[in-house]
Amino acid sequence: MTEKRQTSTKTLAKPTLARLAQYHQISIRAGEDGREYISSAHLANLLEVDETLVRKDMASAGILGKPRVGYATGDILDALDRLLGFREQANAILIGCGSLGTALLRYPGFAKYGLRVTAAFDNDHAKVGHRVGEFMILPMEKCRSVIDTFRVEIAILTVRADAAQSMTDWLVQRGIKAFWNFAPVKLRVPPNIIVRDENLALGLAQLIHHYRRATPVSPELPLVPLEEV
Amino acid sequence: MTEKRQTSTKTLAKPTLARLAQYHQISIRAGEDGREYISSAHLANLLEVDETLVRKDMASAGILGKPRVGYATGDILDALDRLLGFREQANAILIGCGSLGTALLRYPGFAKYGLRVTAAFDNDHAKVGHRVGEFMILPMEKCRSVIDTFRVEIAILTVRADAAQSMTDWLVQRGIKAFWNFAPVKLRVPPNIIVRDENLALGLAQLIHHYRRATPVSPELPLVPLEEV
DNA sequence: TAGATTGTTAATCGATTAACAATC
DNA sequence: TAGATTGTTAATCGATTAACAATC
Repeated sequence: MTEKRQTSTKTLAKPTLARLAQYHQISIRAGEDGREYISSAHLANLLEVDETLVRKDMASAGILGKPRVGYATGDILDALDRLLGFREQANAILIGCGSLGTALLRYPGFAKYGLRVTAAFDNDHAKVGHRVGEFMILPMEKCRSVIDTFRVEIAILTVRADAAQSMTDWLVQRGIKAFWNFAPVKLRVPPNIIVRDENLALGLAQLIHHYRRATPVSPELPLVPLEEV
Repeated sequence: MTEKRQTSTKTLAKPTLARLAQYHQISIRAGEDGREYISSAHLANLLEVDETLVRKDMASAGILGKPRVGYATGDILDALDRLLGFREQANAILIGCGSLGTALLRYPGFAKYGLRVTAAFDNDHAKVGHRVGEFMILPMEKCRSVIDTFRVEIAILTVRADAAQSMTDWLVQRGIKAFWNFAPVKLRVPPNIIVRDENLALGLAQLIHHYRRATPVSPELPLVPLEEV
C-alpha cells in the first residue's frame, strides 16, 4: 500500500518540469555508469542552479535523499518515471519523412519515455513504400485508419513550415491530442491539445546572439579552397 | 549617424532573448506573406503571453511601433538582425555525420543567422569521403587545420552521447568558442565557452508528461499487424 | 562526536501583468 | 473627434536563493 503515495497532485511549474527531465536523464546515465547516488550539489553543478533548488525539486517529486550520501539514482528514476508518466505506453505517428523525420525514425531512445512509433507517413508518393530503419513509409491516405486502429494520440511533426498548420488542423480533427513539432512555426491549436515545439532555428538564433556578445567579430575571412587544407 | 544608435548595451534576459528570436522568425514569415505590420496583440496571441510584455520586448530591442498600426515587420527584422548579431558571418563545423548530423547538413536555413557551415567531420572512416548535400565528409584528422584555416569558432555537435564530452574538450582546446549541442548530455565547458543544448529527449519527456496529465490512459492496445490496416 | 548532507521556511529577486498616459 | 494601438511606470506574482534546522 505504501507504493500508492500520491506525491501531491499539484501541477509542476514549467521550469521545475524541465529540471526533473534533466535529473531523469542524468540518473539514467549515472545508473549505466554504476553510480548509485548523486548529491544535490552535483546535480546543481551540472544544471548550473543553486543546490537548494535541486533539493526543493526532489521534495516536489517525492524523492527522499540520505543525509551524507545523496539521492539514489534508482529512487530518482522510479519516482520520475511514475510522476512524469513514462511507465504507460503511448502510440505515436511520424508525419513528414524528410531528412529530419528520417533521422528521428532511426532514433531508438523514445521507448524510455513509453513512446512507441507506430508508423511514418509522407505526402510525397515518391517516398511511399521506401524503408527507413524499421519503418515502411505509408501514404497519408492510410493515416486515418492507423490513428483509429492503434488509437494514436501523439504525432511527431516533421513537415515543412508551410504545411505544418494545415497538417496540424487535419490531425486534430482526427483525434491527435499531442504534437511534437519540429516545424519552425508556432502552431495554433484548440485548448487541451498539447504542443511541444522543438524549433531548432530559435536555438541557433540564441546561440549566435550569445556568441556575438562574447566574441569579437574576426576581421577577414580566408578564401582557401577546402581541398587545399 | 542615426544608424549607430546603441539600443542600450545591457544584456538581454534569457526569456526576453527567446521571445525576440520568435518575433524574428514570425516577422520573416509575415514578410514573405506580404504582411507589413504586426500588432503586439497578434504577437502576444501567438506566443501566449501578455501584449504588454511584447511591447516591453520591442522597447528593449529599440523597435518603435506606430499607434493604430503596429510594428513594421521590416523594422523588427532590421533591429533584431543587428541586435542579435545575424549580420556578421561566422564559420561552423559539424561533428558527427549520423542521421541527425546528416539532416542538419541538408538544412539550408542557417544562413539567415549568418552561419556558414564550412565542413563536416566523422570519426568513422567508412563515412569519410561520402557526400551529404553539398558537403564531403572529412576525417577528424583534418579538423584541426580546417579550424585554423577558416578561423572556425562554432561547432555543431551531433555525436553520440558517450563521445560528446571528450569531443567537446578536444574542440575547446583547438579554439572552438560556441557549441550547438545535440547530444543528450550536459556538457562541462570552461567559462566563456558558450553551449546551447538542443536536447531533444528532454523535450519529448516534457511533452509526454503534459500528455499524461491531460489524457486518461487508454485501456487495451490492439494487436492488428500494420499490413492489415 | 563532528561533519556532511538533506529538508524546509523566510527573504529576495526578477519577470510578468495591471493601470494608465501618449499618439496617430 | 473617437478609437485603436503603442509606451511606460507601478504592482503583483512566482521562482530562486539564503538561512538554518534536522539527520545520519
